[in-house]
Amino acid sequence: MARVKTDERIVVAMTELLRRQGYAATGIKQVVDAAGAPIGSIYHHFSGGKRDVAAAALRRSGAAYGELVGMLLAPYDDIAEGIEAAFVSASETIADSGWLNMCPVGTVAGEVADTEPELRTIAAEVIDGWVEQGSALYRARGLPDADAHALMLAVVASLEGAFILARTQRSTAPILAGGRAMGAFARQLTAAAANTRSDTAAPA
Amino acid sequence: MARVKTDERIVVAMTELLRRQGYAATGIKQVVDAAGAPIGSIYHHFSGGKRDVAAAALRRSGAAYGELVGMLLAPYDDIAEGIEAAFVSASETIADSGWLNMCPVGTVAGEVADTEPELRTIAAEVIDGWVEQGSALYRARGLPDADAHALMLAVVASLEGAFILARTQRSTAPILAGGRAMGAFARQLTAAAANTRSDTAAPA
DNA sequence: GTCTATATTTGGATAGAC
DNA sequence: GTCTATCCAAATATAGAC
Repeated sequence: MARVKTDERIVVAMTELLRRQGYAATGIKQVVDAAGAPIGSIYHHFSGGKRDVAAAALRRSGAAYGELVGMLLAPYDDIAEGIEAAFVSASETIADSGWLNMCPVGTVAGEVADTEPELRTIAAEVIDGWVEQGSALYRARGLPDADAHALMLAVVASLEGAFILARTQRSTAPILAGGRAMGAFARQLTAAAANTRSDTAAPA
Repeated sequence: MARVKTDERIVVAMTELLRRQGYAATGIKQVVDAAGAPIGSIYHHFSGGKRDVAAAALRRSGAAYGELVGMLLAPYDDIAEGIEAAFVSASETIADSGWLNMCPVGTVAGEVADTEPELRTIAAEVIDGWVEQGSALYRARGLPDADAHALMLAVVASLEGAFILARTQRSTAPILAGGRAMGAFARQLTAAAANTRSDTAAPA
């Protein structure tokens, strides 16, 4: 037994509790109970205590969702179609799960942005990673750098906000509306990029 | 002294602490200290304790922001312009405040959506109020009911998410990107509504 | 009704046996 | 290195004096 290492079980348990309850409401004892580990284990594996474990959980979730972003967007040549499909997929997942929070990063980020500098910084790095990854994909499909960046920033913000609204209202409508809006933005930007290209290719 | 009634001072103090720390991290003692009231006052004025005070704070904030939404959007005949201006205004406010959270509703909603049914319901009512108010304005400017609703839903979600990203990254970029995206969505919807009207007026 | 003192539980963290 | 027992501070809530 204990096929999975203790420190990893602790991080997984923390991740799970963070997305349901957030950082402040999650107790170290809850975490070790869920992980099936004694209290002392926390401080053996994570000398920084609760904050240290939460930091590891944020980074872990960040990496996992970074991969998901790539997998969801990559199959679509059309940027707007990819974004719309991603929002639809997210709305189905959250509804099927009974409106469970998908990812702790947004929730925890909102909670600790004014009070926990270290966790705020880590959340910022995680989000930056998503934005870099997504905007690279958009650049590869022809968007200028600044537009690609703005688009992915808007997509992440819209998704995080829509998750909160969806969980609060028990409705997929906010996510679907967000997807439509981001599709409109993507189409506006791709059209502008196409115009710029044809202008350059065949100027007046 | 004590010109303001005790129960109101308590609610104001709770509101302030909620937007900085969220619900779980905010203690009743912190609230009464900030309000200059003894502990007993809480349970005299709010028999439901901490949850009851937070509920009052959420409703109060909801009403205040509902008024703000109307004030920000009303001066603009063009829907997209009004939305873009509102996002720009929000980005300036949050930067000037030193990235302070503007409103507790989004933060608390994300935190308690899976754990505090009563507060979740109240947050849902507050958000519903905003969406109803905003979409009524959009309908008055010519958008069909469903589009007006989807637009305001997307705007609120985008704004809430952008606030989290802005506070986390210490940057107005997410809010400005969100504003551009919502402007694009609004223009798409207004153009579609205009086409429908001209089709009806002069059918093929 | 205002406020103080306190009951009770739980929080994070540590010491030290094994 | 794993785990138990415990520390101390802080949490919410209550009882009851004034």
